Amino acid sequence: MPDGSAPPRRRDPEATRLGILDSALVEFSDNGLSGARVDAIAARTQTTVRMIYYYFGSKEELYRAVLERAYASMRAAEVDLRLQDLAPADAIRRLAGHAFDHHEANPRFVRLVSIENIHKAEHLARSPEIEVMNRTVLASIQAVLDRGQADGSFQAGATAMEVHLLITAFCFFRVANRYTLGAVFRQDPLDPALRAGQRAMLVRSVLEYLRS
Amino acid sequence: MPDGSAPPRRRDPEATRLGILDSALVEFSDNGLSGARVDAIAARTQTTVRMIYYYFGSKEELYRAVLERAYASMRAAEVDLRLQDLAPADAIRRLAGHAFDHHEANPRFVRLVSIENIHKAEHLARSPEIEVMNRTVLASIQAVLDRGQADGSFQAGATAMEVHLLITAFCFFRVANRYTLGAVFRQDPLDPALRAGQRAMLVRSVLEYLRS
DNA sequence: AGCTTAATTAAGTAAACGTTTAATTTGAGT
DNA sequence: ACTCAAATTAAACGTTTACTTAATTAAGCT
Repeated sequence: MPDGSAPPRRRDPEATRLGILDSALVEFSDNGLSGARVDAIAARTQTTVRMIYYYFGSKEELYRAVLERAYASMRAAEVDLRLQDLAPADAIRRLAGHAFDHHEANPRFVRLVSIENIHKAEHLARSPEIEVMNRTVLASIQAVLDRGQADGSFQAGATAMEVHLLITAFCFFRVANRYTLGAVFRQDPLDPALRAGQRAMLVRSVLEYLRS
Repeated sequence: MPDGSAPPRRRDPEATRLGILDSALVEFSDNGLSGARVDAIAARTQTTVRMIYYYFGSKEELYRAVLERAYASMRAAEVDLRLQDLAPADAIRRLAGHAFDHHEANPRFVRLVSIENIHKAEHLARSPEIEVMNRTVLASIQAVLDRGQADGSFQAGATAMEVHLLITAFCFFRVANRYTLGAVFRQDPLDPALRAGQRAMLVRSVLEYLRS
């Protein structure tokens, strides 16, 4: 029995590496880059600080690796929306609905992006792969807009980046600013009771804008 | 000549205090709470570290004071929009347009709020005054919605918090996420050439949603 | 079996950093 | 002029923290 599912090995470099990445995602997204502690990352995944430097070289490079991995897994879920099979309005509905759900389901990604903006995206700038991944989003939005303008269901003039901003802003904001909003308005914006109303508002406002 | 405008005094507690607050706003909004350095704050306003502790007690209390001041000055600009003098649709136009401009003009406030969300708004929670200030925003939106529903220009069913979210999300996001967006799409979302289009899109999407 | 290198452990180092101790100076009231 | 508290200066203190040095162990290869 050659046993593909790992028995308790004393050495497993890949598992160690991934364990560090998992632990680092939690630590960085909870505390930010400067707030994160290398000791805490090592402790959480039951390895030693030395291993972090063995595999990643420095705290900042580890942070960059975490950021890359988070972007990659976020975009991976976006590939098979099959927007081309839907009528333009339905494609926008699916696109916006998916963005809404996916941001809510991945608050650590959202926090990481907020953190990276505090650092003026200087680590993202050193990850050329990320840029490639994200640009495809604009292309698929543009294709939907073109189809919608061709069949008359959308106005002319909206750019793909504008529409992406309009959709993503709302999805991102309600997750990223959950706590200040909750403190100020004494109401958690992610309260399940508010979810359907917010989701419908997003979809409707985008569609009505494109139609107008 | 009793001289109200301060001559170069050797002692000026109020100026020292305000200088620390100004310097701390820059340091905290640039680097976050854990990234900010007490030494750097003192150096920028030409005082000593001891003064920070003399007036504010700790780094965290200073941060809280900076946050309070930023919220206060942000909301102060919102009082005299005179929405009640405008037709409902025009009131929304002015409200959204003002939010758009004001967020763009105050990136440090936006960054500070992002930072505070990383800390789960635990400092905001200790500033009861802030909550009071912000709740008035909802009331003024609600008044506009009520008038719009009464005269038939708006649909029924939208809540003030939803509308506030829809407007603020876009205004906040394009400033807060300026750097990651710029890196990913190779286009600064605050590029002046894009401004008019984005501003019009925000206003239009909100209005069309309320009308639909 | 033995060699070699990759992986892991344990303990340390030097600098950064928030905070404090303590001494000094300025100015307002008397 | 003197007093006293408030404001300011200067220098440390002790801890935290990112990162290293160095020794040890496990596993793949021949």
